[in-house]
Amino acid sequence: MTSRVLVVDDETQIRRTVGINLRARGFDVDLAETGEEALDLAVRHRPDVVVVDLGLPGIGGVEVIEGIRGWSRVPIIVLSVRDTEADKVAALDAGADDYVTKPFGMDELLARLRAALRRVIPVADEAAIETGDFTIDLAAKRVTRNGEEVRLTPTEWQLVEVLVRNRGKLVPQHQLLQEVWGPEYQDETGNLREYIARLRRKLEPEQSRPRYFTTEAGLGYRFDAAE
Amino acid sequence: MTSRVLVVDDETQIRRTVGINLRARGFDVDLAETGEEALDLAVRHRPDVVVVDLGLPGIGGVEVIEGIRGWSRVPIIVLSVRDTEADKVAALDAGADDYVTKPFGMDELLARLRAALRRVIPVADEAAIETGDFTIDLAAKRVTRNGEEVRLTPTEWQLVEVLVRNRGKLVPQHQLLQEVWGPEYQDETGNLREYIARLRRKLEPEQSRPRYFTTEAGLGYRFDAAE
DNA sequence: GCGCAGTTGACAACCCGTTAACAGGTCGTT
DNA sequence: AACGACCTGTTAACGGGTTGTCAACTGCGC
Repeated sequence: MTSRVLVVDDETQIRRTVGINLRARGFDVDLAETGEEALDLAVRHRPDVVVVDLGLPGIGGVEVIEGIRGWSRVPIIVLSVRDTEADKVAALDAGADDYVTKPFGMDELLARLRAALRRVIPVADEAAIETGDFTIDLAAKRVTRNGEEVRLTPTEWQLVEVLVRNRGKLVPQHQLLQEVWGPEYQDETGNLREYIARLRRKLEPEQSRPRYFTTEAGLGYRFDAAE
Repeated sequence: MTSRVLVVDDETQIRRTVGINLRARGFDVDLAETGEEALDLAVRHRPDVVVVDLGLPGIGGVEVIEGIRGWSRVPIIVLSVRDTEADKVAALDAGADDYVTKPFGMDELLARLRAALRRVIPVADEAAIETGDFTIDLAAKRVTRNGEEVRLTPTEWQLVEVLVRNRGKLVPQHQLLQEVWGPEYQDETGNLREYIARLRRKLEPEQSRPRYFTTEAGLGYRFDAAE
């Protein structure tokens, strides 16, 4: 869940300062000194956001932006001493997402990093969970069995979600009751039994011997994807 | 294909200047003088990008950002005379995408607008979606059934857009209400039911048994292109 | 006024959550 | 080994909430 940042700057001082600050905030940081290095690292490490200085020797900052934009939409934040409109327009139109003028405050850079990251995070929704008999897609709220869709009611979904999010782990009854029905239903185990039964009717290949939604008597229930 | 920009500023001079310049560039422009007006226009007109001044009388700029972020991811660019890091961090963390300090150059603002718009466009330019019975072209805002065009009202379109953009995924009622009618309609499910019915009347081959716009009772609705 | 779009209220049909009752199984005790 | 307490799985039925639909109403532009 940590985000990877690629920082490109030829000034050792800035590279070090930014690197230290970002690492202290929990980011994974790649440092590059030249444009060539930056393009190479961008391809190999797939950063979640790129911070690039415009005034690089050799391959310039704009070329780095264009090089990355050729194959990736990763957010790019430009750092630069140049403060003219023409520079900003050129960098932004080359594909940069933001432009910060040096000298800059670390807090501002961090806030702009967060803003850039915020835009890409929601795209990351996890894949569906597959078992030998059915598939559960939590994001789409969809369960498929033998190619056919299985309908789950809202309560059934909540129960499945809690169990699947804790897959492999035993979930105590009181936790299931709490998370699905709320704090005041802590002892209403009848309801829980009923809904576990419904899930098994809809999903288990052999209802009499559950393989995926198993009972740990006296403790709780467990979902296992693998057989 | 023209983009709609909502400009919020209490200074008449700036509103006018920005408005004229944007219109000259082919944007559709809404102008708002206060935060209240801005929130209202944001809901009713659904801008593709918002430019907001921080120093508004009454509801402040940050509240406008938060108000919009409650239900929309539309890019927000802040304009402000305040140049301190704390202001920038506050605005960006409230959900703004960019922060430009006054006085600003029109070319820079335009470049930042283009950068903001560039990020949202890729969602829109997909090919048309085909089902066995009709075709939906989101970019052209056109639905065809048996070779004939089907006319949809503006509200019907918004509903179709949300469902089709999330095709295959279940969309909860409150999300549909929020994205189509705005944040204050969260419980007005009657309206939603009515419009789903209208879509089915216009598009479903068998109204009594919907194949494409399906209901998940208690959860929401889903659009599926394949059978 | 007329047509169109959007909104609202009412109601029957249906779906879902809840509850009760009971059968089967396990486990500890005697 | 017999018994009972306890937990679990299952069935059935009830009541309330949700949905689909019809109809009427409002507001707006021509």
